[in-house]
Amino acid sequence: MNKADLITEVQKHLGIECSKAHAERAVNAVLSAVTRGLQVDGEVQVVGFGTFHVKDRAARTGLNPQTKQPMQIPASRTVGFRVGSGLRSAVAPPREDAS
Amino acid sequence: MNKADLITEVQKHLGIECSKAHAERAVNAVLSAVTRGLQVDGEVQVVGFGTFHVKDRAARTGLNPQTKQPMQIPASRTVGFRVGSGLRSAVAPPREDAS
DNA sequence: AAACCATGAATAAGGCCGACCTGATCACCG
DNA sequence: CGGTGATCAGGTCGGCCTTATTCATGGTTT
Repeated sequence: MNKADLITEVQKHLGIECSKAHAERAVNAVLSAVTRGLQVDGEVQVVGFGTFHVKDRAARTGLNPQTKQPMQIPASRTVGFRVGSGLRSAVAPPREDAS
Repeated sequence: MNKADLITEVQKHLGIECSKAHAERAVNAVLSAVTRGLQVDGEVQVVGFGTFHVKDRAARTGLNPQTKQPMQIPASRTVGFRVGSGLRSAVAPPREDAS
């Protein structure tokens, strides 16, 4: 699924009277809000879906794949995601003993 | 940031004429759509923000922290997230040599 | 619809960091 | 108020990150 597909799916969820442009604004607003929350709080938690959190990684040693020489990977900041129980169970494989 | 804060921030992004309830529906629609995309495609990619992907993890050996005895962690399915370059740079620390 | 630019995936190998297990507790969320 | 989520113990295994190139895809603009 890409962004266009996501917008289409959001439109379905919002109801068919919602325009595609409106759904697009909703998607962009949510992504921007998550980004803003990470900038301000370092963490965005949506219970049941998951938690985004800013991670600082210390400098470490890596290998340059071209030269095979060790090199220093500088300290960096990235964003991690811990999946919540609702999302985890939503993607779980079907139960074998469901019937 | 929690879900209520996220909804408030989304409302700001959508414009002040958008109600809180409307912003909440937008948030829920986006989360549901991402969930649906993961169920159907196994992956949801938003260029610049990041990519959610369903991961199957094989069974592996772990340690029961209570008993200190090795135990088998059963195969499972979870959701990973690879941060996109836009989000990564949005949370990056300020440049020291910006001026 | 087409064009154009940006983003992202894949690949090489090594070393380090993070996920995950259980069970209890507490805080927070909705 | 009930459910979710974070924390903690320690060992093992999987994933991250490096560079440079190429190609595919995505997304916005025209």
